[in-house]
Amino acid sequence: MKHLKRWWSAGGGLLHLTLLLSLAGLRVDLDLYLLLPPPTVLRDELLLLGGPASSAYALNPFSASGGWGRAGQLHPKGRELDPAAPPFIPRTRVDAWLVHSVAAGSADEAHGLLGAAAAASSAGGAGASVDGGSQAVGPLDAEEEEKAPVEPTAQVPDAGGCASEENEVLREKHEAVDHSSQREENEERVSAQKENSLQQNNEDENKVAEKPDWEGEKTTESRNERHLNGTDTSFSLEDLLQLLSSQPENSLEGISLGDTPLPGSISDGMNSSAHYHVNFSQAISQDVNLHEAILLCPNNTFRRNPTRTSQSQEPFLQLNSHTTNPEQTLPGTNSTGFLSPVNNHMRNLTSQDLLYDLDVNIFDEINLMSLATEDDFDPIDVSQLFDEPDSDSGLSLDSSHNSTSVTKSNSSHCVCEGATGYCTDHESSSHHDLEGAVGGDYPEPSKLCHMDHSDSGFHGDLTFQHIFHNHTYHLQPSAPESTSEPFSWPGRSQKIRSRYLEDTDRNLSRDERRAKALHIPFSVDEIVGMPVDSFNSMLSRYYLTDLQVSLIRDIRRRGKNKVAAQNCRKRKLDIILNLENDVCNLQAKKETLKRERTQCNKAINIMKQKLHDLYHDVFSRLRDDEGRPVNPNHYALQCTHDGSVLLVPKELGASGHKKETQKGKRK
DNA sequence: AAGCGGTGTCATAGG
DNA sequence: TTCCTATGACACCGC
Repeated sequence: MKHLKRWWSAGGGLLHLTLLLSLAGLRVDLDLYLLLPPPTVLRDELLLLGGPASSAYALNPFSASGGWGRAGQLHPKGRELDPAAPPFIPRTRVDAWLVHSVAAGSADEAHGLLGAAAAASSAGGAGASVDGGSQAVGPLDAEEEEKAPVEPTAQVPDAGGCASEENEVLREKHEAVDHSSQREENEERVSAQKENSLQQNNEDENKVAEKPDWEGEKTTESRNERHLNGTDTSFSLEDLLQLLSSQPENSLEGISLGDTPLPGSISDGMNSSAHYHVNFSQAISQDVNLHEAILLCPNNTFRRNPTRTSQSQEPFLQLNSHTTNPEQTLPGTNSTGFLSPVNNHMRNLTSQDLLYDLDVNIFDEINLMSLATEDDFDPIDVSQLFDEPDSDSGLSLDSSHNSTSVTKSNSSHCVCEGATGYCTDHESSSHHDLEGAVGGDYPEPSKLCHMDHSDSGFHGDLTFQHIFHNHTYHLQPSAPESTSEPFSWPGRSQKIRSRYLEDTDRNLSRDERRAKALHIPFSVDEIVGMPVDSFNSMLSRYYLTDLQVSLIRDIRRRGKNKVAAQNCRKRKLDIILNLENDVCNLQAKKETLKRERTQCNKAINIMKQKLHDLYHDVFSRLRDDEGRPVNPNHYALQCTHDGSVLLVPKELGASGHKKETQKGKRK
């Protein structure tokens, strides 16, 4: 079992995926899925995928908050982590990486990746765990890159009796490392590295022999605990037997099925370098659409209206059911007893049922996620809460909580290690999601997908659910930064933590709390902000209960109305302000007009006065027939059309014609 | 404690 | 008919 465990340490992830795909039995039948890529591989993949870790964020078809973007954030000091640190890694993500590697590269290249991953996986015992890889931040410096392939061997514990096989294993590792390096450097350098690695292989092996057995055993056992206990198994015993029987090269010698059949058998098979090659080449040759399988499968699961045929749909569902359920199993769960019913159950399920179960479990998962964020993160508590296996130790998506997992992994409870990472990751991802929605950015619904789903009664990949849909509910900007919080919790009292969580909830709006309560897989911003077409397609694509749909529509209506009310009030205020401005302008205009009128009146009065003066001046000069001054009270002056002026008696004003004649005579 | 302003929500009308 | 927007009215909250 040491041998097997060490193998598991070196490349156990590979084994797991093999079974996974075989169980799914479907389009993807490769053995390389479960390989845990080393940080270098992840980084290489990031580069291959087109850019830095930050850009890789967009490459992740599943995650908006974690996933591959995190994968590139390898912790530079990852290898210095506690050897007991479990390789927490989102297995699906690892799968995707490997799938990508196989699909994109040649067999040798993929082989190199695989080997490099195995080598780094063994190095993971010293901290370069997959968890560290996924979390790891920043690119490794050149020196670390160089070291990475070498160190693993130093971490390989003494097998104590498998020297020959171990030689092959180590050689495979180093060769794989060289292949990995090939992609970055020229061939000459690679060949030189090969020689060096081979030389160092012997040295390392000597070191390995000197290594205390417990050091390697601790790491490997801690990992095996999860897998062997059913926390990370993706198949039933029955499937395992079928798989093994179908592959004669997979020897079961020395493996106690009753003990740890799963990784053991597979590890055994993988222990052979020949088998290693064979499997991988087969995987490559059979890798029809691994990439597509990974990338497109989500469309078949969580979408209500998948474009793919049901034929391809059902297998994937089965695959998911196999992958997630056991994966969520907490340590100590009897994988055999629990998986078999699952398989039987799954076989009897139709795609629709599976979808329904998926729906139920998705939100159960989210529920668990909520619990993870709201409650204590002690995995034991989680297990007690749900009273069923539910620990995906591989769901280490958020690198930001590396410290947490490290801290907890320092504990001697290897059983808790896996769950610790799980919980931490849940918390982290949850917090991250909570933050993620603050900006209001929502991923394109078409990009939202769900990889895994669990059988009813089992909470599946909560983290994936959160990641894929970014269904988070934004916090107030004033809320404490959740990114930093998870780091602090281990050292704080639970009261403070619960208070923080309460504050977090309190900062959520009513609809956000409602959505959270109903596990709406979308953020309020998404629901409210997305266009009508996207909204409708989202509702049709995702399998939501009527209650959820109703709530989503209400949220959208209220959100729209809220915005409308805000706009309305803003508009009203603008109108009021404009009216006030109008009032001011009108008042000013009124004052101006008043002044103008006053001036006009003054001018008029002046004119009147002048006219009056002129009038009297004219009369003072007028004389009647007798030479006496004309009385202005009895006579008036009239202007004719031709400009002449007539003196008209006021009494006879009506008969102006006579007076006009008379006056004309006088002049 | 009352008043006031801001905000969310509902009901309703209209486009 | 459905959806969206605008808006009055009301309730709630904080100051």
